[in-house]
Amino acid sequence: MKLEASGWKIGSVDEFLELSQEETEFIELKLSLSKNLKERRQSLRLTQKDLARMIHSSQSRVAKMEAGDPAVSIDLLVKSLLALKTSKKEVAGMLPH
Amino acid sequence: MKLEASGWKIGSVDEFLELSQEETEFIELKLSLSKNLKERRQSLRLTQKDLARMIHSSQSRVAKMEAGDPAVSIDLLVKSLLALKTSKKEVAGMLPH
DNA sequence: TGAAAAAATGTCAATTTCGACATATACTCA
DNA sequence: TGAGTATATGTCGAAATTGACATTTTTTCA
Repeated sequence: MKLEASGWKIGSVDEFLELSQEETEFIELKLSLSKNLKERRQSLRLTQKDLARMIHSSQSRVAKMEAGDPAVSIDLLVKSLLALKTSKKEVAGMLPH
Repeated sequence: MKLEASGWKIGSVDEFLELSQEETEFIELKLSLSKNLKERRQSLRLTQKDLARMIHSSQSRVAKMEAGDPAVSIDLLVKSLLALKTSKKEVAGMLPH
């Protein structure tokens, strides 16, 4: 996976251009939630605008979520998944590794 | 569970003092992560200050995380759990319901 | 007991994330 | 093709979250 490719940066003094294991896992978790959110929305035949309305947000923010933009919180991803009635079991399946 | 008891507030016009299912699930998820983080830290015999160092944060913020303070993000909770080497399986077990 | 360590609580300026908007690019299908 | 729809990208001020700090309260244990 090419994390450097799309805007991910880490502020670490001791490890230049080197991500710690936690940082890598954290990013991978977010990307997994992003990917699953997009798949789930599409399988429900909803537009980004539809989902945006459901979570009281905007189409552009949904696009950023699905693009795995670093400036999107796990909180917003989880809220979106919950809005799409994602079950505990499905969320568990989204955890990387 | 008494959510109203400790600072949780919801901004909804149509539902006064009434939490939507997603909002309730979201809060319960955070509280579950909080509870598990505290248990995990204690079982590892770490102080809040120890954990704070590990995640480059402060003791007071760790205390707020563990207290289930609404003004703490899932992002920080997840980063903390990852710092404590929490496995995918364990995280899955933390999901409410 | 009581002093030291740990945890809880409150505050605040700085940083991050937010929704919103504008606009560009990519799809769909008549 | 091209018009309408969906998605992607960039920006911005507002709102939420942050680490840090001071202080109080609780727990530990000699």
